[in-house]
Amino acid sequence: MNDRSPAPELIAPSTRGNESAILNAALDAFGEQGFNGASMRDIARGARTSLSNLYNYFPSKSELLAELLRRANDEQLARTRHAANAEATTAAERLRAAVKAYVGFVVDHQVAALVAISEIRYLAGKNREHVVEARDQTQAIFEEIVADGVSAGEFTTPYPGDAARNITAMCSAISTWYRPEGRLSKTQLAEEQSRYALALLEARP
Amino acid sequence: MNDRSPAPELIAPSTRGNESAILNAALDAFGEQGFNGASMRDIARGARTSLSNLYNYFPSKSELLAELLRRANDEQLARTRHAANAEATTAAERLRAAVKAYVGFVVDHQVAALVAISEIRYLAGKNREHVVEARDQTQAIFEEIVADGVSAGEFTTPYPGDAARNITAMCSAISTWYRPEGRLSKTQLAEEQSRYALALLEARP
DNA sequence: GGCGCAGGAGAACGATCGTTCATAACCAGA
DNA sequence: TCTGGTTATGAACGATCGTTCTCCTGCGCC
Repeated sequence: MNDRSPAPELIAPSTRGNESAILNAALDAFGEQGFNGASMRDIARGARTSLSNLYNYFPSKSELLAELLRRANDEQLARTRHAANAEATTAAERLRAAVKAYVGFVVDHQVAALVAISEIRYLAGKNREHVVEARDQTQAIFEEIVADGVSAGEFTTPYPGDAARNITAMCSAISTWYRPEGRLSKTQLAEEQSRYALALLEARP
Repeated sequence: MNDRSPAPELIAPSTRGNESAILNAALDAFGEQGFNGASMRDIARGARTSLSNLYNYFPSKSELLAELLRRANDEQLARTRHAANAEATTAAERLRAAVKAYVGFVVDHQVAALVAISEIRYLAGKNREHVVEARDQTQAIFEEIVADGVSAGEFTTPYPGDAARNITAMCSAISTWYRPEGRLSKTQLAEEQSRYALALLEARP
């Protein structure tokens, strides 16, 4: 596996017959047409099954979206957390690792990352809460690293929370423009983006 | 008028009876429910007129969205361009002015800024082209300032285009979280954001 | 062999969608 | 005062929506 090879699937083949096919079809449909623009019939067609069979797997269209967003945000949180917890001597190193992991998810699962930020507004109730919580926890990882770096004198940015929010905003936006055939490979993009993040924090050279 | 007072309306009262009321109702509806989630009946209700009367002003729902996005992007471009063209001795000063203008638009017309980035995907054909062109021109202003600053040795960032894209991404994302009652006033936020932009460019101190 | 259940299909339900139509009120200019 | 365009309305159209209902198939298990 190299820099340009496909990433592991976000939606792994499941024990239940068509579950992963339905989730992937829903991801494509929501990504192309938005939650309200995509119909259950579109999703059924994409999953090569019947409309009514969708309801043997998910009780409603909203729950289908919720399941997608749960998986996406949980995976992004897990990746970022793992990177942030790795051995590192400085806050700058931890930040670089966290940014690379975050960007790695966005590039590996671009459609999922895009749907996660643009369709979350159509979730409500408990489903929304869980997804928002995962997102906030991911955000908190960056805030904590930045705050640590400021305490240690590595970063001189005055408002760690604001700076961290700008970093995640920059990195999430990658899902809106990245093209695999572009100038930068996944690894190069992640590297470059971590440089912007450190620069934004006014890291001491 | 101070820092917390309301901004001039993006949709000014027009000569045609209900045009501005319809546009404002459409802006609210699209902002709250998205293009496909909002119905023409919702918009008519918001504008306190009848469903069929909407079609005396706009030939279709798509054209209504297009008109909104045209106005929003044109206004943001005009503000940014004006700021970038102002007298300034350094690229850093021009960048600060441009960021403040851009952020100023986002805060003054938060819903319009949010709709402009999240609903542009539902435009097609000529309508889409015009809006994309205005957006690209705004982007180009930042790219040019950054490139100038790099040439002059003010900024040391290696890829002006990428850096500029990160700057506009950060500033556009403000529309997704800003609350007027928050810690920062409009002017303070614009100031702070321009500092992040300069830091990101690795401006010489 | 018969039972039960998960997985699958087509048809249909009521609701809502964007749009159109016929028609009426209003109002400035001849 | 008549007139022609603008603004407005409620009713209706065909299409499509999410969801449900009924029924069928295949298959492991006592």
